[in-house]
Parts: sequence; structure tokens; C-alpha cells
Amino acid sequence: MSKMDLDDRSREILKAIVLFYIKTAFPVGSQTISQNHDFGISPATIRNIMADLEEQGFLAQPHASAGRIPTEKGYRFYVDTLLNKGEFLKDPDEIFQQTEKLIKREDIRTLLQDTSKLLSDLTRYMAIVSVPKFSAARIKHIEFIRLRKNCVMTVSVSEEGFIQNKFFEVAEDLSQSELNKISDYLNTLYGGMTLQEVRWKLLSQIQKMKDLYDHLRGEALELTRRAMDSAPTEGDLYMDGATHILDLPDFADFRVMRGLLTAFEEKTLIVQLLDKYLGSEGVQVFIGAENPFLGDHHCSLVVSQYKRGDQVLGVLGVIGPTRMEYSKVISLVDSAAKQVSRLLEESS
Amino acid sequence: MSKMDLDDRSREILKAIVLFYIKTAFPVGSQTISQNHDFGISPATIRNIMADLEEQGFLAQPHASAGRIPTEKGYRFYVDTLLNKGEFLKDPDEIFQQTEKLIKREDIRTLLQDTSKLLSDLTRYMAIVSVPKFSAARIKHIEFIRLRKNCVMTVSVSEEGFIQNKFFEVAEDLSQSELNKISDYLNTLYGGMTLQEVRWKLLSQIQKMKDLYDHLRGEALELTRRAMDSAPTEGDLYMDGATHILDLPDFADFRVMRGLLTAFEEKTLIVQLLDKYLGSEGVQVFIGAENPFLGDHHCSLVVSQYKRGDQVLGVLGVIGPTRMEYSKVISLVDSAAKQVSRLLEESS
DNA sequence: ACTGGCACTCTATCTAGGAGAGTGCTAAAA
DNA sequence: TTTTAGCACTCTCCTAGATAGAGTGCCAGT
Repeated sequence: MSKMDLDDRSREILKAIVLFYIKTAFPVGSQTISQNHDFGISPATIRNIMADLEEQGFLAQPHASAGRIPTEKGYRFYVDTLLNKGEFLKDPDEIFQQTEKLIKREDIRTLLQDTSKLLSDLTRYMAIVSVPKFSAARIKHIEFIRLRKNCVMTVSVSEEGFIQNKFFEVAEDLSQSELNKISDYLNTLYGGMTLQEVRWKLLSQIQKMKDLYDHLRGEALELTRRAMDSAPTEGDLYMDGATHILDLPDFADFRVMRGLLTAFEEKTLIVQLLDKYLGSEGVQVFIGAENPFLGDHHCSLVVSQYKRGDQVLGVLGVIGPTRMEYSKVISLVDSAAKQVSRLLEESS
Repeated sequence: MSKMDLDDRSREILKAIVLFYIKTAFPVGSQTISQNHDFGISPATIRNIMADLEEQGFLAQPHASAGRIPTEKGYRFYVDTLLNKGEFLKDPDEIFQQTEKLIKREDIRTLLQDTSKLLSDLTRYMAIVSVPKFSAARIKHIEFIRLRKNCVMTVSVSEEGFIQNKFFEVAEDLSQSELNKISDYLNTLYGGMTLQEVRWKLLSQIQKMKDLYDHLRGEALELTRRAMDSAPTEGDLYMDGATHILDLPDFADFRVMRGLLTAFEEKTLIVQLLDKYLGSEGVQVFIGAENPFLGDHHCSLVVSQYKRGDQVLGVLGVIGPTRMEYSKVISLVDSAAKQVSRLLEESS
């Protein structure tokens, strides 16, 4: 057979090894395979095939006289071609419908947070859910509130129901009714645009400024500029189930576990990387070194985008050891992404 | 000497043992003490004193022929009477002023979150900061926003600048201008009251209802009721530096560490217990089993309240092993609480 | 092309023994 | 009466060696 093309029997055996290792976390020997499956061949033959698979890079031995474990290439082959539809969870969506009631939909952030918790509980791995960048969201409503003398707060609400708020000091004290006027004006003028668009429009269309100036007091202009200005909360991240990974034998090595957890203390970096590497539609699987930020931690990443209409809002997914129950996790992540999208879409 | 009254020399030795153990995490032997201090007595004498201290419950031996380690009672005595003012950090406040710039004060939640991060970075233990219960906060502003057909969102802002938001479906579609009227009415009528007070007033003063009914459409009443109704976000909790505890030799026992971390996955429980056990003013220290929720985890808790005016808003503090650098942590927590209070107070 | 047999390798586990640290006790010294 | 030196004892930790077990690779036979 050609170097990269495996015959059926080799595939079956590779699959058996991957599945067994996923289940037990122990290196798999030829005898184990022969006992648990009825391939009709002896352990010796299996040994030969295993040696071939190792030569081609799908398997590896932890040490010379141990069983085989899958390499990252092995997992990749398993996920890409060995994992067929029938092996996904029968009804992941049903699970989500059962647990839908758990999700308090009073608040979108709560929805995302609950989804994160749910994913980690169901998979027993670590779940992540990214919170959309606010600056890309369409503004539904903007409001200025006078907190106290010379101190004003703005609250912006996006069409999806996300909220951003911001404080600032102003030189001249503005009354609440004056602030209301500014709010009203902005809402009619800029409603439905993204923060970025508003900012751009505000800065470029100077002639509009005159118009604004006529309606409002001078400070209002400055106030508006500052409301739009400065980096707003760029994507945040929810994480759950970090303690699950303490239970995994894969992370028995203290340093690996620690490295993994500290990597996640810098959430913003993770969000940026997620943004960058998540191009295509649907569930994506990154195995081991394929993902840049969990590189040396023997981790895999299963993620999918969630969206509203055709706008991608954020990503959600699961992080676990490379030795992960891919079939289960992939279907759960897929299902969760669809569920969140559906809830955001609902009656839009 | 009486059973509970230690003479000066015993105190000095107890203190030396506590300090040494805090520094090294190894059981302290009589020779170690005699070498590192010049008490002018021989190891044998120290041994006798140590035996006395053990009998009185201040020290314990991990096993029969090992050095001594402090018991919880030992730590308690150290914190209460052996730790004198001079040993606190010289200028904890200076540290905070240096790092004050780190704190983006655009958002109160961010202030609290940054404080939590700062505390954990400075102490290298785990930091917690509780977010005030919203229902007890005075409402500064309430706003209804029409998100889409039959779906309304309310945003409430407290005087301190905390935000709560909530979605709900309404039977009849209300326009934004109608919602604005409701907002205006509620703001004039109920501004400055707590959510609890508003709810109570709304339910009890039925005659007021008539008034409200005259001003607004029928659904508005229902809307208002629902805005005030249902458990709002009861105190949340920020945590930082959980990974620090992975570095501590005290938590080398996997189960202890795991238990500790999972205890914190249920944040709400911790918040409730904090509320309950935090009576008095200033910094409080709970050592080992003295605190109910970290009981068997060899943990101590150093917490203080932060407030605005004379209203206690929440608590902040540090969780670490019983073998904790109390002098440093106590001054940092004290300083942090004062700093947060000051920032909340500022120009109020 | 497959299989059984066999020698070999490597790990994990158990045990024994020795080094080291620290204690408690006793008897002598202050 | 208090402190000290000496000493036997105990317990942990580390190391080394021996053993069992699992799994492999290879070879010769089917």
C-alpha cells in the first residue's frame, strides 16, 4: 500500500487503539486489541500492523516495551476519516432541550455563562465561551446618567442585549434632563450603527457637528466623543470546569496542568487567538500543537462559532486533553453553538 | 506559670517557630531555633519549652520524631498577641498608590475585578472580592428599552454605578416612547430608594397604583412589577490567583487542593457565608476551622469590608494556607479595603 | 501471509537497609 | 530549681536490588 493510504484493516485497528486509549488512558497492547475485538487475526499480526502504523506516524510508544498510544497525527486521522456520523451522540440536542430550563434567559451574559457551565458539566472538560466584542455590535440604545456632580455614566445596549457602561468626569455639571436630550438625539441619529461606525461618522462628518451643536450645549459634543472613544471592553471570556482537568490522568504532570491554567489567566490573549484562528463555519477541531496557544500542553480544542443572523458574535467550545472523547465533544459543541444562535435569533 | 499564660521566653520561641514555619514550610526543630536566634539557651531547654507549648496546644508534631509545626491555636495566638504593629508592611498604601494607575475606573465592576487581581498578585495567594447585592442598592436610574417586538429590557443603575439588567417578554408590544414615559415616571417616583423598598412600596401602597394607572397604560403596571420582581443577581464574587495555590507546598496533597477549588466553583454559597460571618469592622482573620467553608482545607481567610459612607457594600480579602504571611496579608487587605472605599466615596 | 514461540526490554512495585533529623529521658552541672 | 550534655530511640526519606508483568520484535513453521 502507498505510504499514506491505509487499508481497511489497518484503519479498524487504528480506530480500535484510539478508542481504547481514549477510554482507559493506558497504552494499548496487541493482546488487548485481540481480546476486545474479533478481527480474526492473532496478536502477532496485530503487532505487525501496529509497527507499520507507528512507522507512518499514527502511533507512538511511550517507551520501548510498552503498548502504543496515538500521536497527534493519529488523532487527526481518527477525527477526519475514522469518525463517522453514526458515532456522534444520538441526540445531543435533546440533552440541551432538557437543560434549556436551566438557562435563565433574563440576561444574555447569563445565557453565555450558563452555556459555559453546561458544556463543562456535560463534557467534564473545560469549557470556554467568548463574549462578543462590543465595538462591533449594533447600538440599540444609548443612555447618559448623571451619577453625581461632574460625574456621568453612559450605558449602551446592543441589539442583542449586550450592555457596556462607562464612567467619566465632565468639566461642567449637566442636569439629567440635559443628558436625556443628548441621549434622545443620539438614539435617533445613530441607532442601529456599530460603535465603530458611530465613531467614524462622528469624526468624519464635521458638518453634522454643526447640526449637533445647534441641538445641544457645547459640552455635549465632547461628552459624545468621549462616550464613543477609547477602547471599550474587547471580547471577554467565560471559563468553566477548570477543576475538571485536575481529575484527568493526562495532567498528572503538575507542570503541564499548571502551565495550562496560567495560560488561561490571561484571558484577553486567548480571545485574540480564538478570533484569529477561527475562520470557517461549523465545528473546528484543533489537536495538540495544531493550536498555537495550548501547544505544549497535550490539549485539544473543539470550537464553533455562534452567530445572530449572518453575523458571527463569538465562539464557544471545549478544551480537553488530546485524549478526548471527540465524538461526544464535537456533537455537544455543535449543538451548543446552534442552541445559542437559536436563542439569540429567536423573534429577532 | 498558669496554664494559658505564657511567659516572655515561651512567647518568643513560639513566635520564632511560627515565623520560621511560615517561611520554610518545614517542621521546626529545637536546633534550628537555637542556631537562628540568640536566646542564650541550649537546644535541650528549647526542647523542654516546646514540649510545654505542645501540651498547651500551640504546637504539634506531624510524627513522633519530627520538628514542631504551629496548630491553629498557635497561629491564632500569634496573630492576636504576638504580631505587633511594627511588623506590618511599612507602606502598603504606597504600593497601592503605585498600582492605582493600573485600575481603570471606567467601570465599578472593573475596579473590583482589578482589585482582586492586584491582591492576588501582591500576596501570591487567592483573592476574593464580593460584588454588592443589587437589591440593597439605591436606585439612581431605571430605563426600559424595547429590544424587539414584545421583548423589553430594563437597565437599572445604582448610585454607586452598579448595573443590573433583565429581559422579559410582554404580551402587548410597547413603543420606545411609551417605555420612556414609564422610565421617567419611575425615576421621579422611586429614585433613591432600594430595589427592596421599591418592591415593597409597589405592592403595599395600592392607592398609588391608581395614580400610576392614570399615567400609563395598563401593561405598564405589569411591566413595572416584573422589573422589580424575581431574585435579582444576588452578590457575585470575583476570584483571582487560583493558580497560585498550585505552587504552595501546603497543597501538595492533591485532594485538599481539589476540594478547595471545587468549593469555589459554587460562588454563591461562598458569598452567603461571607455575608453571614462578617460582622465587625476592619480586618478579620479566620484561621483554619474557624471559618466554616474552608474548614478541612488548611486554609485561612483574611477579609475586610468595603463601604460607601456608612453602608457596607461588600467584602474583599485573601485566602491562603493556614501557613500564611499574616503580617503582610493583613496590611494589604486592610489597605485594599480602604482604597476601594475611598475610590467609591470620592466626590460622592 | 499469518501464527506461535521465545528471548529481550522496560516499567512498576516491593522490600531492606542506612542516613539523618529530632525527640524524650536521665543524670550531672550551675 | 533550672539548665545542660549525652544518649538511646523513633520515624521519615532515600536508595538499591530484586521480582513480576506487560509488551515487543524476530524467527521459524504453517
